[in-house]
Amino acid sequence: MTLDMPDSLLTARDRFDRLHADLRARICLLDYAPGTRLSEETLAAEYGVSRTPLRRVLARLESEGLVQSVHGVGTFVTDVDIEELAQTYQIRLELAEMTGRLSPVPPSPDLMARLARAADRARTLVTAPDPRAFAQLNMEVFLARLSLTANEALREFAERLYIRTARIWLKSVFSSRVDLAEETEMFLREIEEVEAALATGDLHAAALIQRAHISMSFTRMKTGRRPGRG
Amino acid sequence: MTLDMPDSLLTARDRFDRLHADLRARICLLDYAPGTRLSEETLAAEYGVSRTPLRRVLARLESEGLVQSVHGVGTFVTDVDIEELAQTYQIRLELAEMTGRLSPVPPSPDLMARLARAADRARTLVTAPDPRAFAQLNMEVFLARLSLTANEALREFAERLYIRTARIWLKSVFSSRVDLAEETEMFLREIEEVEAALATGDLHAAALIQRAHISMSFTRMKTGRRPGRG
DNA sequence: TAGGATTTGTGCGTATGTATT
DNA sequence: TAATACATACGCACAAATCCT
Repeated sequence: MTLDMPDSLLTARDRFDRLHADLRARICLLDYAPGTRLSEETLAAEYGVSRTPLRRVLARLESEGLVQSVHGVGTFVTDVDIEELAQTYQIRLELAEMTGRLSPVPPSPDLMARLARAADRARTLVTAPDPRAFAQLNMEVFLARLSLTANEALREFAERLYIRTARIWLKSVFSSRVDLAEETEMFLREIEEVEAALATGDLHAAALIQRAHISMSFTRMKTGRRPGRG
Repeated sequence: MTLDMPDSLLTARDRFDRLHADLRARICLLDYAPGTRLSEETLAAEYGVSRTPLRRVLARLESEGLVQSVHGVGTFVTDVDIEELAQTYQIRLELAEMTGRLSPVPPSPDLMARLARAADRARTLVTAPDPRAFAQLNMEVFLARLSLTANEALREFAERLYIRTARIWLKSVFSSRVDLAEETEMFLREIEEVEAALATGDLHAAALIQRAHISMSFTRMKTGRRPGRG
């Protein structure tokens, strides 16, 4: 999955990227729930590095809003309040649409293949729900779809906003606030619709589908699970 | 201007913010032109700290795209190519409009006062052009106007994008690609229009004015200075 | 090609801040 | 209130990488 090379061939930046991506995934997938304290010393020991490069990673995560360090107290995984969540989703709606309008890029065969594989995995998850596996699949698809715009700044911000709120959505799955089976089905339908739009070359339509699904996802999260289902 | 307290009362975060804001301003105002090497040791000595906290600031600036560090070589102020500049301006247009549409906040008396003072300074600059003073005024006004939206994520991204391209615009002033007097006049007119819009409570109009001026500014930069003027 | 000079990256001990007893 | 424990922040020495002679 990640870079598996002898450390002798890994540059400092590679090591940074690996640690950053790994810790970010752990936070986004709720391996570290909001409020959890991340021990610099423990993590450094686990990754086999000293505290110095690890602190650099934590500082980056702090600038991304995923953790917060307090001198003398500790470094804690942040939580997101409902107001900030709503604002972030509003922006994500706009950015999703912009993705199909500004500097659109035709889908590569690789992207189409990824989507097909993702659809397969989603079909499996519909029959055997798994919150963490679904969240990971969701993240992979989101990041892959960013290749549909050539606008670097747009990609960067869309990714940052997604990363910032993904775990909150996952939290509402674990708390049974939303129905995992329903979420998985909706996700599968979204992928299929996007595949169809991309197959016809309608990039703007693919973006609008994403926008619609982001909107619906947030609505389901706000409304909460309807009793009588599940 | 900046925090002038005995160091004993400054927290680590305060020192970080000070160094960050200071270095960022130097880069944005072209005190450090693109390509300039920033010596960790020299800067640490200048600010009276060790390399460690300074490196933390440089790492942040790198995540913001203002510098780039290469192991064994140095840390250099980045440049922005025309393609990335165009993409960034496109996003800025959209964000400017969104500022007036999503979570708008009525202008505080403090903001109105700042705009009035800025207009005064702009009138002075029209008669006595000064690129650096104008760039600084422009940045102050931009950052102040961010208080017109309560959407934290929107503020953050708008600021990041502005910071990323401000120096490129200033560079085209220094290279006489655009006419400083004309830019100053346009800026003054923008402030006056925004003041009028805000006075009537029309926040969306104020945002659209900004969007229009961002667009015109980029057009002037692309087109270049018309011969026969100045 | 080799070696020295210079730069960023890393490891570790210590200072500083916070919470608890 | 003071002291102890433990966390992050800092300073410094050294390793690793690059460039130039």
